[in-house]
Amino acid sequence: MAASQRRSSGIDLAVSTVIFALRPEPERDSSRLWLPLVRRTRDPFQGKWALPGGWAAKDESLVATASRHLRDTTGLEPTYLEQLYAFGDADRSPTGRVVSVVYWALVRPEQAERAEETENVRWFPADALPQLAFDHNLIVEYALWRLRTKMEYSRIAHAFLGETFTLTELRHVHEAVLQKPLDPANFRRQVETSDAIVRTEERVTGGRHRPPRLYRYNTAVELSDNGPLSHTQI
Amino acid sequence: MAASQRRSSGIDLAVSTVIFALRPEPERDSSRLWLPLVRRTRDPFQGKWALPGGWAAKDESLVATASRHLRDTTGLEPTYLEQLYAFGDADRSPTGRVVSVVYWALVRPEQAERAEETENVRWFPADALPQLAFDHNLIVEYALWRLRTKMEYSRIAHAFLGETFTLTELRHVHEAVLQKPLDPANFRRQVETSDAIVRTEERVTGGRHRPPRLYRYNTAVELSDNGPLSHTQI
DNA sequence: CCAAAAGTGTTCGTACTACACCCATGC
DNA sequence: GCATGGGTGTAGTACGAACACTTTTGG
Repeated sequence: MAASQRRSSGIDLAVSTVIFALRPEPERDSSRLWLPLVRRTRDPFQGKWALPGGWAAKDESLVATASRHLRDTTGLEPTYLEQLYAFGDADRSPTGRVVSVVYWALVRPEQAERAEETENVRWFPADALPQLAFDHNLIVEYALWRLRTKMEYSRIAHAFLGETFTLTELRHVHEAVLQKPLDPANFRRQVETSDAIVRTEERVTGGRHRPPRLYRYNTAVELSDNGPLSHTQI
Repeated sequence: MAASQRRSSGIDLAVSTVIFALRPEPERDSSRLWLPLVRRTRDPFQGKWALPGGWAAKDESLVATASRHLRDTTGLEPTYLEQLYAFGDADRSPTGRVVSVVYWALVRPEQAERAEETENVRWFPADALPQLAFDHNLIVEYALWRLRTKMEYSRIAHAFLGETFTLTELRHVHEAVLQKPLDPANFRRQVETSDAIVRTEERVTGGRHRPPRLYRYNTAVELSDNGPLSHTQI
């Protein structure tokens, strides 16, 4: 502050988002994480796939920019959106200095299916990405780590599901993200004793076996804890 | 990206740091968290106290800028430095659009004592701050939350101490940060079974009672886990 | 009745808590 | 010896992992 009257100049501020959705794997009887990427139409990295994003806008908060880019490029509304990290190495873009504030988002599968793929927007499995532009491979890795870490102590798994869901569906979400099988009995008790969900009286009929009970989010509790920033506006 | 050729403009990028140190409280037989603030010498918020910081520099990574500002304004080297959050609301500065990437740092008490106070740099107790410039009160609150949360599952407490330390000193750090007393016996076992520290053969003599053993960091283990970003360079 | 998923019960091991107790030093 | 903090032992409790077992549906 004291050093100079000059403000920051020559630094471009970008906002990008890592968007996760779960897609059922028919053959493996489980789900898999997917994310949409955008093909770059100019240099640097022309033709390479990159995270959806764009430049920060002067009259808009960062999170609003992330939300808008998400809508523009994929047509999706996020059920969960959180800041991931600000990437600020001096050499992360070959053309000038770019600082990227990156968000990560979770969307529901219905939405993810509706999202049309175009020539320049395509969904990829999160564990089999091509080589991306810039440092975006590292960014996705970090977002995956945050998603898995947060899944274990938070209630964000619900963001992948609809209004109501069975405990088996919820368990499949955890299993897909954590990439390991979970004991159905213990999972049931853990999630039931936490006040994350409330049971409804509805059941899913028409299945081949005993009809499972449907559950619903407990909207009285926050989806995730971000300390004093819990109630930041979009 | 696809929308326009324009890059971000009219947005200034700042870097600030919340710097924590522990200072002994003589009368209460414990320690307390303090942090240095800088008095603003011009508008907006002239005369108000604010977090140390400044504009991002084009040829320097964000974390390097944070480190440099920390050195410049307080003369201190951090023993721990981590990104906190990028604050990007559109109206957080009354004069133009400013996005602040905020870091938080821990410094050792010897360093904090050496740091001279000047007319425009003063240390305050973290739990009794004046009204700060901008949204800096909120930022400090969030940094305190992160510090307390991370203290419980990480080994960052050591960053407040010197090369060697007794378990009582380490416990006092936890107690000061978490603001609650801890059982000495249980604390000892927890921290000993974790491989966070290694015992030396030295003891502190000259005290009034049984000479306690000195411990040392286990440098083979990371100070904190930041996932794939653990090894990001300063 | 049978298969398979939904849902319950039980046992075991680990880890944290509370607190009693012993140890070693300065005075 | 005595006060005091350093350090050890131990019983109680909570919680998750593993897995046997019962229930309820469609066929």
